[in-house]
Amino acid sequence: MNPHHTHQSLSLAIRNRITAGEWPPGTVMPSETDLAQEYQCARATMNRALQVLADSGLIERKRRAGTRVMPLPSSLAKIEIPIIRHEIEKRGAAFGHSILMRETAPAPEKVARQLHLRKGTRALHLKTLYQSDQEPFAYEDRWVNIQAVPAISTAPLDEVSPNEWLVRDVPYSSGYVSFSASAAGSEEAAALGTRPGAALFTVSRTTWLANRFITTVTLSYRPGYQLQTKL
Amino acid sequence: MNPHHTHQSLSLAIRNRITAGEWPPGTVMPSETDLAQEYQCARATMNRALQVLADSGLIERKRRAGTRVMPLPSSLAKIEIPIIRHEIEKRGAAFGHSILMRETAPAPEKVARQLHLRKGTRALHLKTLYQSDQEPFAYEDRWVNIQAVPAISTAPLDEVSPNEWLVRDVPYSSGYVSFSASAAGSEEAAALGTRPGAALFTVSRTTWLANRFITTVTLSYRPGYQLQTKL
DNA sequence: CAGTGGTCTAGACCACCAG
DNA sequence: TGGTGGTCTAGACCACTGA
Repeated sequence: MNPHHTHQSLSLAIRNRITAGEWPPGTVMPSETDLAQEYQCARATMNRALQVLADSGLIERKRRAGTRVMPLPSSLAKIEIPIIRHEIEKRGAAFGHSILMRETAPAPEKVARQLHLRKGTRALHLKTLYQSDQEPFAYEDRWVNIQAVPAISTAPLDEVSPNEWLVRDVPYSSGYVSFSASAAGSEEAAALGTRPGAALFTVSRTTWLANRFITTVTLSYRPGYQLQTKL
Repeated sequence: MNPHHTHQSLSLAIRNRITAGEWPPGTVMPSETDLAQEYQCARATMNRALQVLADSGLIERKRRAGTRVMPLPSSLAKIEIPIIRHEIEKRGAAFGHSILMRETAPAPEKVARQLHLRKGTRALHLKTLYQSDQEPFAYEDRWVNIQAVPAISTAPLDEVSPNEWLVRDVPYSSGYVSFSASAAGSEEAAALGTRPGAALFTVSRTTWLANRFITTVTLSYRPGYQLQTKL
């Protein structure tokens, strides 16, 4: 049999039949076996094609119950959170950063909770400004669990930004992320060259690696920043 | 051969070896064939396991060049943009909405460009307030391409919100999404019960289906709203 | 040009669960 | 309990691309 059907082309074909309304939302589609026969391909191939659609949230698959078109599709967006330096350099600008503050201090309760530290444990507190062509780009307020990453105490953070240093030293960590809008505080406003109260796009992350909580960070971008994606 | 190794378990095993530092960032990993032999599984199984890791951005695979651990992992977050009513009801609150404005008007240039309409073409302009337990939750400013969705002209949008009506009538559309922060205008501030200039989390979308542009919408959430995810 | 990943196939067994 | 999706296997061929 000629492999004229790739799982990609099958995926696309099925997707089109769904968007064309052939199987309305909530209805059950033909089984893998039937579809494979219709397209004259192996069931494994059709299986893979359907898995792609299931991953993208278009259909739902259950054993015995069959394949069902999702009744009310909620949009799934895949967002890539770039390393700031890459983001700036991609736009052809020069990247720079400056450490505005670096101290070891007892973690405030909120931070201690996020990093699973006992209240009052000392942690590294960093405030950093990221610049694009000398212009302020983003303001970062970060706490690092020294017990998990002792090496950061002696890291040359003036040369390698905290962001990148952590990515290099503790890659592949897991984390929580939240996106929100916040009003600029006086410090952020001064650093970003805007007025206090300005609307800033804010990304907060807490990351860990194998049960060791590494860092919690709040990143505020300069006014006008947008995070874009396709769905 | 006993299928003691599922592609999931293999995926996890390989991921752990990577995070443990066995193959540092940027280095080349053993080939599919070798890994399959090491784990005593079929190459197809190992292939699928590695594809999972490649999809999540942990490794990069190229023919002939082999499988390489990504040098500087940029975080990939999968975000689900929920239907507003579901989001509110999930929190146990009562959903409500009111149409603040509904008119047919020539599309402003910016809107016309996004919807690929000729300048001045008339389109449906809607402003809607979404409520959670009577409290304002989000403010929506939407333009709909009447040519693409003529039925919306007569839709009972007081009963079914524009958001949901479009999801039902034009499901499975594609789109661009962007996240940002914006200062509340006087209208939004009044609707959301906050002061003008307040920092609002804003989601803008433009969606289409098979070359027909459907709608462009800007959704501003009440102050304090967060969009969360795990990575 | 040789080695790598990408994919298809045919067959098999299993896990789940609605009827 | 039978039909459905989930998965593994062994083998094969192809596409790409670096040495």
